[in-house]
Amino acid sequence: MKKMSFNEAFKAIADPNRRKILSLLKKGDLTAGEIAEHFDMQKPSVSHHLKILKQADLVEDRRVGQHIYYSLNTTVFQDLMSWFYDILQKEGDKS
Amino acid sequence: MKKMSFNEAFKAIADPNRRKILSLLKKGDLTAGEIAEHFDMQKPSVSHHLKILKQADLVEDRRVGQHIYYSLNTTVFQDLMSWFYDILQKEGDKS
DNA sequence: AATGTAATTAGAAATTTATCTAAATATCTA
DNA sequence: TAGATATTTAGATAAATTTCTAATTACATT
Repeated sequence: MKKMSFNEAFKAIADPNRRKILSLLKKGDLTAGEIAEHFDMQKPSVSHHLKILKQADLVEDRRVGQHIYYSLNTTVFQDLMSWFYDILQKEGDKS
Repeated sequence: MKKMSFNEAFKAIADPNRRKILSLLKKGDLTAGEIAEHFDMQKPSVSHHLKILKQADLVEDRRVGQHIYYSLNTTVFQDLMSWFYDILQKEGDKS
């Protein structure tokens, strides 16, 4: 079931707001609230985007008291990169 | 206007049918009809996907008689890869 | 010029996605 | 336990996306 999130991940990074969230998290873990501060959207909308990133295994969350911290999960990024490598390779056999 | 297609490209590759088209083209140029043969969709739907890939600068087309040949344009893939590199880098300053 | 083949464009229907407000849940603190 | 803060869930709406059929455009052949 690992490859399941492959398509989900591509869908997830298709949204510029979600890519921005990932860029923010690259610099360090943030709470949902801190993430929301960087956007004009309402918090529930940000929460929705975080959920999609989580389902795609691109981020992880952990509760610390009242806060929920989000962090990057880089493992799936590797899979996505592989797809690009395959495309750019001169010869290859991945269909 | 180069960065314009950045977001379009991410949107374009979010669709599994379009990723399949790109994978097919990796092995060599194909006509719209040949591409369509690999799918259950009707031709106009394939044509629609090709248009989106073209607008994202991921493919190029050229007419040869009745046929329109599609080919990969790898330059934008490099840009997309860069985004992944930035995310995976331990330290970086791209916001 | 008439017909056939390749492909796109147009327009409609169904599905998915993004966003909002209101309500609910979880946790902390007094 | 009551109230405050952080976050998510629910439900609605608007916008975007995917796919279809029908019509159109472009080129080739007879």
